[in-house]
Amino acid sequence: MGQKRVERARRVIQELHQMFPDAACELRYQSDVELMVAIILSAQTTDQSVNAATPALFARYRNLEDFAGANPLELQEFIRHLGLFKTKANNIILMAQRVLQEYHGVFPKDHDSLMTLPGVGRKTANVFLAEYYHIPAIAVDTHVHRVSYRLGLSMKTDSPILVEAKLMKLFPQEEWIGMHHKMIHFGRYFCKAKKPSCERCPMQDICTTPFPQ
DNA sequence: ATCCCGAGGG
DNA sequence: CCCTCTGGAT
Repeated sequence: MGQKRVERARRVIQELHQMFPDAACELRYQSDVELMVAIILSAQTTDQSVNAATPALFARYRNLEDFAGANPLELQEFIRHLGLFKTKANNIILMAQRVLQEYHGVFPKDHDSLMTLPGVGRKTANVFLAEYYHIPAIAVDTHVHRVSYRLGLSMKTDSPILVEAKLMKLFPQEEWIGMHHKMIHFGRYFCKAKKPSCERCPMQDICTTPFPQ
């Protein structure tokens, strides 16, 4: 039974490599601060919306010092249409202040330190570690969570951290970062929450929740 | 468990 | 109208 999940995992790796050979982070950024801000902004919204807002935002605030000294009300206007804008604005400012004061302007390279930053939880920390420092990690967001249980790699009721642990056991470490992005793409364009494109899916035979379930 | 919260799709 | 979108803090 544990063996069966390992076989599923191998199959998922094989199929997703075929489907999305070039899957990568779609957030646009040019520095560590810009990446962290973009990830914080991406909560409960699409990366497309984030990328629409960040050019003006990054032109106005160019580094950690600018974000740390930002006026909350002014920053809010740049991100208002992303939702959760008050929380995100405050978290970005507090995050920048903490990185400057406690880490001398250098983002830490471990989850525990990153997760002490305002607005940075496990998912955000993992995305940052994987994308900026290329440290193997699997960020479990809404897409990864849904795709994992539909493909039988985890349970629907599993917490994000449990799904993360299961996927780390099922996937070889060198696949972690790539599979994270491929599962995101699969969830976004095929295995969608509402109206999944099961007809186009090459993994119907291992799916635990075929449409319309 | 609940709140924060706007935009887009069905 | 309701659900979903790369969540986190209380």
